[in-house]
Amino acid sequence: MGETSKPLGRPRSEDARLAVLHAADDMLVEQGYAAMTMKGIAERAKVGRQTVYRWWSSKAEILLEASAADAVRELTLPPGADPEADISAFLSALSTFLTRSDAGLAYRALLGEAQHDGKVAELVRGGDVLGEAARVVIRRAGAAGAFEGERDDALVAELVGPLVFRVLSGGWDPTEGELSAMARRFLRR
Amino acid sequence: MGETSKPLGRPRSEDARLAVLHAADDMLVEQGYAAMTMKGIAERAKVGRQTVYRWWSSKAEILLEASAADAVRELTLPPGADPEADISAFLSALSTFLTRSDAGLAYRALLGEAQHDGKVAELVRGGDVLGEAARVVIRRAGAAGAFEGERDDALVAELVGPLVFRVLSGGWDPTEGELSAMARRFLRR
Amino acid sequence: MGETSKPLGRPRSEDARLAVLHAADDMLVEQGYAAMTMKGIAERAKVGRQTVYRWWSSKAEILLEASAADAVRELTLPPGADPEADISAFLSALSTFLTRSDAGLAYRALLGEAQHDGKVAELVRGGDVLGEAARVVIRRAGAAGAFEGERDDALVAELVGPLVFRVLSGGWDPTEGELSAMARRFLRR
Amino acid sequence: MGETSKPLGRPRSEDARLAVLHAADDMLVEQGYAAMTMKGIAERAKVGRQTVYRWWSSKAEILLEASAADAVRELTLPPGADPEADISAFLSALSTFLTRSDAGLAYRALLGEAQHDGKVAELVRGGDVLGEAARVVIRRAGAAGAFEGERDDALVAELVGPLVFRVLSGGWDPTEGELSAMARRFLRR
DNA sequence: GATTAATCGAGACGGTACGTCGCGTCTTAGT
DNA sequence: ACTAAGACGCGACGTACCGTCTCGATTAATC
Repeated sequence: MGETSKPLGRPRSEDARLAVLHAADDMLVEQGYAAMTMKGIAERAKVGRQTVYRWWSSKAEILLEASAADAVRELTLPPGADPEADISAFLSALSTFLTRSDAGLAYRALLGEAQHDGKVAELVRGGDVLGEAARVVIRRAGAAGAFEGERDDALVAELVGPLVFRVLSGGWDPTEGELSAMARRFLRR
Repeated sequence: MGETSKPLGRPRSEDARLAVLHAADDMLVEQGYAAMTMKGIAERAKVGRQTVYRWWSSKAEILLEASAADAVRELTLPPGADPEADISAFLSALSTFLTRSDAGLAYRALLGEAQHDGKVAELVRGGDVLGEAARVVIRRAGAAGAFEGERDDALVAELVGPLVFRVLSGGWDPTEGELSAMARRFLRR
Repeated sequence: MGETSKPLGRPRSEDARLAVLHAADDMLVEQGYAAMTMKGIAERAKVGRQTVYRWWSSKAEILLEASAADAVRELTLPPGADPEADISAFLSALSTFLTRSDAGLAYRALLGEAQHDGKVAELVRGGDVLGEAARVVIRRAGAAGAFEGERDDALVAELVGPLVFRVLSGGWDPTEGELSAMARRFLRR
Repeated sequence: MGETSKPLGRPRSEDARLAVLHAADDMLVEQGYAAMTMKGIAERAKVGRQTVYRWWSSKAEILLEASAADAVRELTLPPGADPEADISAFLSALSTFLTRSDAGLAYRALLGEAQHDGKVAELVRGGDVLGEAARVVIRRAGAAGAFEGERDDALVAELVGPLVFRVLSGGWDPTEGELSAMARRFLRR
């Protein structure tokens, strides 16, 4: 019935796939986004170049696949004691993610690349990890009663926009005090 | 004594300088940041490559010099009738800047590049056109009495962060209604 | 005892063999030797690549098998009225073979490749179609009395060398007059 | 008046030109024609790849430039005592050239490549070193009275064709006796 | 006016990544 | 055992841009 017949020929190598993802991740951390080339990834992963191009069309795609799962994990938190603690913990996790985590480094690199590459922009818009995570926290706070008439996207932007903007534009690394001030301000609306 | 003696040799050509800046601006708009190469800029400006490298060390520097003045002009507004109108007008100008202006395109490209290039990050931090413009507007509103104990940077981020985040991460183009809602929310704190 | 037991498993596909030979021949004529790749042959013959590699180790081998029979046929002539006519007819056939026939194109390509590939050189030395054909004609003329003390190879070279050299080194296409002059010179020795 | 103005920009580097020619020559001798790649030549010559492509469009062109002068030198002989000695010495030089000299290796590789590459065929036809050398010897013998009504090309082919054919098609290495027999046969016509 | 010195356009230089192509091998399922 | 299909590691292809380096020609200020 709905069965999909198996594709012909040699099946894709899972080993090669993982080797590429890990190589990309490592190179981003060790050498940075600009020095991370398709050729370099292939060589470090001990994989043919064609194998990389067969499955990914750019280093951005590789990076997204390599880091999306990590990003989700790092930004998914257990509910906090009260809304303020919950929001504050999320902002703290977000700050750590953006300034210290490997996946966050990938996120910033991708968001950066998206500003001058339409294809990357679509990729970023598609896998909106940061927005998804923020929505979860906002809903948890909203269940307590707030934010009746507001649109999700606007709330997400209110919550993460200030923090993200400061990190992106200045390499800012916020203190706990600043984060809880942000959380309080977000809830008092 | 304190006078700087005129340098020897042939003086720098203003024609060449302007030709390079215009070529960079045009190429950014027509072909995008990635396709805008040092070689291409030199050729389009009908200028030797060494001449470009002599005065700028990267395409980011050229772009900054080419667009900073425009950016300041586009984000400098006459005072509005009341604080809400003033803030709202600023957000509108900022939105137009980011989504439609050439200088805004350059700003986004530079902010993007800054995420994976430390030198560009410093350039962007140095010439903080967006922050400067926001501070002016915030001070105008603050003169009326608000924001006593808060740090400038935090206020700037509260004001522009949500808008910038939405534009950067999704190509969002806000409506007037959304902008004035943003302005009201910013003032009610 | 002396009987060879039938090999196990699926027998070799004659369809596949012929498809490969025809594909190679066609590609040589249509696209030339350089553009005739193992991959291309397999695809045009609608045959797996492994099937090609299983039975032939290089495109030279395929070409030899594809053209050797044709070459022999084109260079085997009925005896002429007299030695001069016989030799002249052979030279004419050889000229046509080298400059116009598909098999001759293959012969030239193989002889060319043999100059910088030892394996092809052995193949060419082994299946010496051109020498075999020349020897037949020389023996027919020799039966009438000439060439007592001379070695075969030397005579073959005297007969075909001048013609082959001119074709190989300049794409020369001889006239009937030139060919019969050659034949006369060969016999007068 | 007839003066040609000097070209603009940095002039071509003679060092780079010679490094490429020597690298090509060495690689041909050490590794053979097939293993001699444009990439390999550039690397061995310690020269950028673009520099090779800027001045030569194929390895055949490089090889021709690298070996043509040597070929002429090796095939240019002082007049012999009598026509037979002269011709015989030439055939001996030709044989050594084809079977043992580096330039001869290049000649055979080029003649081979010419059979399946039209562009190389033109190059070979253009710089007809072998024919030129043969013509000199033939004229010297002809001055003594022979070959009145015959065309140059035909005589060249009669002289060198048999030898070249045997070397090309079988890797033949002739003895002195065979060479002087060839010389005698050529003169008796 | 001649000299000096830094600029200018032009373009070759040694490098290196690009994305593609063919190599010969391998691993599937199917005949 | 053989078939077609197609992924695999490998490495050369020819191109583009990098940033540097020579060229001859200009353009002022200094001698």
